[in-house]
Amino acid sequence: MLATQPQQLDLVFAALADPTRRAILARLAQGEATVNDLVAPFDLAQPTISKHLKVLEGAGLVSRGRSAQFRPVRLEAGPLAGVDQWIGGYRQFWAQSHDRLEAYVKTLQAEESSRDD
Amino acid sequence: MLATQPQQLDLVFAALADPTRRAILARLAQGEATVNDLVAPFDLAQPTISKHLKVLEGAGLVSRGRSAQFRPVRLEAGPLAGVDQWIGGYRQFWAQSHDRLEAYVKTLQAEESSRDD
DNA sequence: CCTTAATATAGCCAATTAGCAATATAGCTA
DNA sequence: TAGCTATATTGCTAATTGGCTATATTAAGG
Repeated sequence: MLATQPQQLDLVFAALADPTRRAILARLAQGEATVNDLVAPFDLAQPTISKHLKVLEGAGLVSRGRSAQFRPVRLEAGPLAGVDQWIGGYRQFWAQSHDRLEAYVKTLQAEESSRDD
Repeated sequence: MLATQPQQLDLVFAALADPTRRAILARLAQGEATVNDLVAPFDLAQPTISKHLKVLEGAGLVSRGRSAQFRPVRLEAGPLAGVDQWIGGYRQFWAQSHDRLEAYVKTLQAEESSRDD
């Protein structure tokens, strides 16, 4: 259950492929923000940011509120959990090489301590 | 150290955004494969797969060997570790809501057990 | 050598995308 | 109501992308 469907992963990965969008998420990790808050740190026009937000929203990575004429944006981490789960299937592949490295280091240490020079 | 640079993440996420490319990685998780091995399961032309492989290679997600006229492809999980690390910065956000869900469930159970109807 | 097999490259097309400026909409506030 | 502020929408462009067919390259094997 909860297994993110492939199509959702397409959207999420595509959304994460843009550095501006990742920066937006990083900003949102510190709390809700208005569109203008998000425009400020970038050298990009407001409509450009609005478009990025639409992409993020399409991927489920952010949601929008409504408060007067503001449309506060907040982070939705759910899809990231989906990515985490997907990537879990590959974790063994780098854990493995890490283990091998560790084993190798231990071998070196063993040699070291058994040497008498 | 080892902190994957943003530009690399661009390439990796972009590579992962395509379902065909993710399927290729899934296949490679079971071991090295030739280009033809990778063409077989898809209804796509060989040059199309070669192009996908180039994208994956550009992102560092696969590497190519050479054995006669074969160019065996193998999975390189390093960049996935980079993604895992990036995503780690957000892990608290879904762990948090999971905790809240758990707390809520406990509240329900507490109510349940204290009720006398 | 000539042929066949594996893969890469080139060139084309349609769709998508990141950016912009201009304009529209929506909701306060005076 | 008028005007100001926040945001969305529209319409444009240049670049990128996923797919194809056709062709080039590379290496074995007869």
